[in-house]
Amino acid sequence: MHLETLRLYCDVVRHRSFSRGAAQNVVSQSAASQAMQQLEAELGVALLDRTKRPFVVTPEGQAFYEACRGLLESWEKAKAEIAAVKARVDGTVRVAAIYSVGLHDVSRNVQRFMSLYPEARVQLECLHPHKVVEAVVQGEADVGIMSYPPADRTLAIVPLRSEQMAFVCHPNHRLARRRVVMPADLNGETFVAFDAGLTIRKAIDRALRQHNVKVNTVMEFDNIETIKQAIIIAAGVSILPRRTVQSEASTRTLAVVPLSITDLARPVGLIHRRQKPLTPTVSRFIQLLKDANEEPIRVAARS
Amino acid sequence: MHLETLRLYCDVVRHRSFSRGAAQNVVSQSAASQAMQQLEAELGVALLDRTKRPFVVTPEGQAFYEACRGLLESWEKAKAEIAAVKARVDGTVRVAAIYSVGLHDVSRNVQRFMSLYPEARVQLECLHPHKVVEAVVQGEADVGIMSYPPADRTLAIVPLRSEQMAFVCHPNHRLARRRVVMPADLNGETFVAFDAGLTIRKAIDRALRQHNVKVNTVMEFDNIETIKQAIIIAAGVSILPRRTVQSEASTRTLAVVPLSITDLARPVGLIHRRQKPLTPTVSRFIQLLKDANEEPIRVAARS
DNA sequence: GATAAGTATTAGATAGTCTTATAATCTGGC
DNA sequence: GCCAGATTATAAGACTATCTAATACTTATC
Repeated sequence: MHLETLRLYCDVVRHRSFSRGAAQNVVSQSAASQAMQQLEAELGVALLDRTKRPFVVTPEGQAFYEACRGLLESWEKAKAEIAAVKARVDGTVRVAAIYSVGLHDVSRNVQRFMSLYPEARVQLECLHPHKVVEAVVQGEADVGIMSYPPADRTLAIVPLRSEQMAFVCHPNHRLARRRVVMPADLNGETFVAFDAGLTIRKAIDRALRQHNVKVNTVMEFDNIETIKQAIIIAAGVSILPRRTVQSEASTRTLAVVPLSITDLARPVGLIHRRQKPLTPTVSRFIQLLKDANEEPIRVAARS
Repeated sequence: MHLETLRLYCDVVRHRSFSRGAAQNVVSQSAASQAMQQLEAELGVALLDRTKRPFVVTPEGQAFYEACRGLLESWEKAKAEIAAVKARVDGTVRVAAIYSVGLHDVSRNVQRFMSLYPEARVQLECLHPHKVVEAVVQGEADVGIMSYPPADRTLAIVPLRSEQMAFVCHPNHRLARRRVVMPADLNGETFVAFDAGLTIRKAIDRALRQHNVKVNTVMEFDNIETIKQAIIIAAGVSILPRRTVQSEASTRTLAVVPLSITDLARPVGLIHRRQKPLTPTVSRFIQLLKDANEEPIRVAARS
C-alpha cells in the first residue's frame, strides 16, 4: 500500500474528480482511475459511487477519507519530527576526553567553538583513557581527545601536539632547584607512576630503561591529578607533561624541572570513527582543535 | 512510500535484526537491507548504525520507529473502521415509499422482515412519488415502493401487485348505498382529484374519457389522505385504491362502492438502481415483499 | 587471527505502476 | 429519446521498483 495512493485518494475525494485529483499529484487520469480501483479491491469496499457524476463518496469512502487524512498528517509530522531530531543531533558534538586534557585544554576550546557557532551544542565528558576509546568506538562520542591515541582500523587519528615531559617533585626535594634534571639523577628515586596498563607508563618505563635508570615505584595511579596530590604530600617524584603542572609551578605548589631526556614526549591526538561520516559541526570542531594546536604560543598567551 | 516498508522497518527495529525482521514479513534478508537503505535515502537520515552488531538505532531512527508504530496502528484502525461501516451499511435497507403504500402496507412487512433478520436494519421514509424516484436514483434509498413505477433505464422495476380502484364518497351521498357504480353515474359529479402531475391522475382521466364521463373537478391533492379528508367533509367524490380506504369503510366514515370500470387498476411496484449490485440484505427484503404480494389473501388474513 | 553470524552488494527475474490511445459512461439540452 | 460534451474505464506497452539468489563483506567472539 502506497502512501502516495492514499494521498491521491484524498485529493480525488477533495476535488470530487479523478482528473483534478490526478493533476494535483502530477499523474495521468488513467493512473488515478487504476489506483482507486486497486485501493477498493485491496480494501474490499466501494469507496466511490461512480454511477453518478460527479461521483458520490460512499459512507465507507467517507470514513476512509477521514482516516487517510489523519494518516497522511501523521506521516508529515513524523518526517518533520525526524528532521528536527536530525538537526539537533547534527548540531551537537559529543566529546570524550581524558581528564588531563579535557579539564584544562579542551574546555577552553569548547568556549571558543561555542562563541564561533552559537547554534552548536557541545557535550564534553571526561573519562579514563580506555573509556574514551570505548565511547568513540561505541558511537557514544563523536570525537575523543587523549594521549597516545591507539592504532585501530576502526578509528581515525588526528595528531594535535606533542607535550614535553618534565620532572616534578616537592618544592623541598633535593632536585627542586636544579635548572635541568639528568636521567642519572633519578636513579633510586621514590617514584609515583602511572598505572601499569596505561601507554604513558610504558613510554616512561622504556625511556628510563634506555638511560639505565632504575626508580623505586611506590605508588601507581591512573590519572595525573592524583599523582600530583601524591607528590604534594612528598610521597615521591614523577615525570609528567609540563602543561599539566603549569599552574602548580607558578604557585610553587610543585617544583617542575626540565628533563634532559629529549625523546620522551606525550603525543596528544583526537580520534573519531573512520566509517562514520562526520557532520559539518563535528568537522568544524576538529578543525578548530587542529588550528589551536598549530599555534601553541598564541594559545598559551591567551590563557 | 510503502506501508509495508514501514512495517518492515518496525519489525527490524523490534527484533534488532534485518534477517528476523525480514522473516516476519516473509521476504528475504536482502529485500530488508535494500528497503532500509531506500527508506534512509528517502528520509535523508541514518536510522540504523550498522557499524555495530547488533546494529544500534540512531536517535532519528528511534523517533521514526515510534512515529511508524502510530502510523501502522492508525492504518489498522482505519481498515477496521471501514469494515465496520461496510457491515453496518450492508445490513441496512433504506426504503423510500409513497405515503399510501408505506404507512399501511410496507410498515407491516418491515416488521416481518426484522423479525426474520434481527441483525438487519430498515430505514423507512415516506415521500412524494417524485421524491421516491429521486431518492432511489440518487442512491439515498436502496429500494423505492410506489404506484405507477416509471420506466427509466437506470431503474429496475419489480411489480408487486395491481390494486383495484373503487368509488369513494360521503356516507350520505346519493351513490353511497349502491352495490356498484357505473361510469355514467359519475357524470357531472363534484370530484376530488389527484394533482395533475401524478400518473394516477392521468390514468383515471384516461379511463373516464374512454367511458365518455365528465366530472367536475373541484379540488386537487397530491396524496390520498387529504383526498379522503375532503370527501369526509362532503367536498366531493373520488376514485381511490380500495385498500387505502378499507378502515374508513369498516367504520362507515366513508362509503366505498365497487366501480364497474375493469381496466382501471393502480399498479404498485418496487424500484431499485439497475447498476448498483444489491446487497444480500436488500435482496432478501425485495424477496419478502414479492412473496407477501403473491399471497394477498393470507397476508390480509394476518393483518 | 580464525570462525560464525549478520549485513551489503550484484545481477537478473518479476510484478506494479505509469502513459497514451481509445472505449464506455454519464449529464444536460434540444 | 437522442446527441454533444465531459468524465471515467480499459487495453497495451514501456518503464520502474522490488524481490530473490548468490556472493562478498563486516563484525564479534573465541
